[in-house]
Amino acid sequence: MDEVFKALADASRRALLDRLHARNGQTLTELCDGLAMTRQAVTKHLAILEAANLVTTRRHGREKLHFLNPVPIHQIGERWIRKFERAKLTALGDLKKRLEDSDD
Amino acid sequence: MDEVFKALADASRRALLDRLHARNGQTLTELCDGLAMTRQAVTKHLAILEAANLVTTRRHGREKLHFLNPVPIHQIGERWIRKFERAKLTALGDLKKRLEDSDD
DNA sequence: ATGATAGGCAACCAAATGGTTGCTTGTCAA
DNA sequence: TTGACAAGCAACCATTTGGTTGCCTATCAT
Repeated sequence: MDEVFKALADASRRALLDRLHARNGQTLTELCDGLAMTRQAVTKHLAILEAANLVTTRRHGREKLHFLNPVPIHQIGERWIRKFERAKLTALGDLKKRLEDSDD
Repeated sequence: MDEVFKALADASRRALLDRLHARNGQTLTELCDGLAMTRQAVTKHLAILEAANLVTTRRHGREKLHFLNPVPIHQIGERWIRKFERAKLTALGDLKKRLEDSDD
């Protein structure tokens, strides 16, 4: 879980996920295209995404195809974000109470 | 948005959010209690959470009370995670296709 | 008033991070 | 078979990050 959060922390990596989301199964050089980064930098980012299981790869000849794996993202939503959703209504209550208390 | 992702990338900070989720409005020293970190380290983490708008504070005498703000977390869920949710079903289709293609 | 308590400020440090350059390996096509 | 193209490896670099220590300030209670 921690690896996923860390992987998502970088804007370049989120952009890569976006690209794969737009078109799945891209090769490394395709993913590099138009980015202000060397290929090696992208390689490193993809390695981190792969380690976090957010991206899976498959060799096809000399090309390496990259596929988005949305499962960990989904799990973050389910296991982590949902927990705080529940707090939202009670937090509103807290805010109300805080505002009421502020005249003391 | 980037600040929120970065703030959530650290396990200590997520633990702090958990603590506030369990009991809202804690003081700095309360939040430090039982953690293997100096108070100053916690201060820094809280500053980052506050900059990301995940935590709001309120002075009460010499104490500083910390409140969880679940809104940015909610937004991550809505604006970011949901987008990839939609990809899930099509991704399953892709996987199926990939498995079929693997005998070439 | 004065000590204890809650927090703030700033300098410093080691390790992790995001990036580079240069070179090598593997695979396709002519 | 020999370029050209896709990707991998490794060393290096600057900056950021997560943490520390030491000291200062503000507020409460006696």
